[in-house]
Amino acid sequence: MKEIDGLTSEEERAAAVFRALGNPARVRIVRELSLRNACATSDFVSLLPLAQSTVSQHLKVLKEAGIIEGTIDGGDACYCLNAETVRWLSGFTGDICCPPPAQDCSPGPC
Amino acid sequence: MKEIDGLTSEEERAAAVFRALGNPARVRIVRELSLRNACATSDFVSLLPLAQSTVSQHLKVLKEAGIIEGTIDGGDACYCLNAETVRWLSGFTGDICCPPPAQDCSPGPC
DNA sequence: CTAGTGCATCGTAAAAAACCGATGGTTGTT
DNA sequence: AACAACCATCGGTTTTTTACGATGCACTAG
Repeated sequence: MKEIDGLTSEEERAAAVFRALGNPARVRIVRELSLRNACATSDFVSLLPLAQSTVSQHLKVLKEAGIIEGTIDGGDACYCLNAETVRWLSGFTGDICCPPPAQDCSPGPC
Repeated sequence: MKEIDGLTSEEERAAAVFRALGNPARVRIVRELSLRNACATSDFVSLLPLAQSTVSQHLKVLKEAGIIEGTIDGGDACYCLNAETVRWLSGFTGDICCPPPAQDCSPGPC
């Protein structure tokens, strides 16, 4: 991937978050976390047809993107969504459809 | 990437769309399209520090994900956002934060 | 007909991602 | 102490992505 200079830090962040979500397994994980808060790694391992190491890696990707947070508490881990990031993402995505400057989604030419 | 059986088609779609957006150049393109409707390929080429062929490929990725639509009209192309997809994405993303069953974002354990 | 412009596609090299098994570190249990 | 459970990380292979130049196609202008 190439560095893009004229890029907003917001756009950089968006790309990073989107990339992290761009995998079925990770979408599943995030979806699960949005329903029942706090799951252990083993929960996801039994939820997905993937090896434990792979699931752990996916969790790491999500964590590095700031989408989830994880703490190790004794033997097992505890993951949950990062509310701030999720909210921000929701806002960014919404703005794509309806940009802030009070602009509706009416099509232009094309 | 491995097939995941218990996956909703909605989740499949989400992963595909997220993946398509998981690149700074493509976020820039979509962002630009959300502001001024309908741009030609050459517009993006001058906007991004990338070769024309690369930009064209990025546009293809976005098109295949259903995020943008493109028509060739004489010499030059005309791209615009796919409103349906963008709206759907916005909804899906919003649901991650606040799932449909009237569930607020209050944290559980963790 | 002959450029020339605007795009898409092909071929390819380099980089990144996905996945697994194996290993090792904590913690809790017997 | 020894064992088992839970997780993260380390190598390594395969697949995918990214990026580029080169080529080819459709249309326009001279």
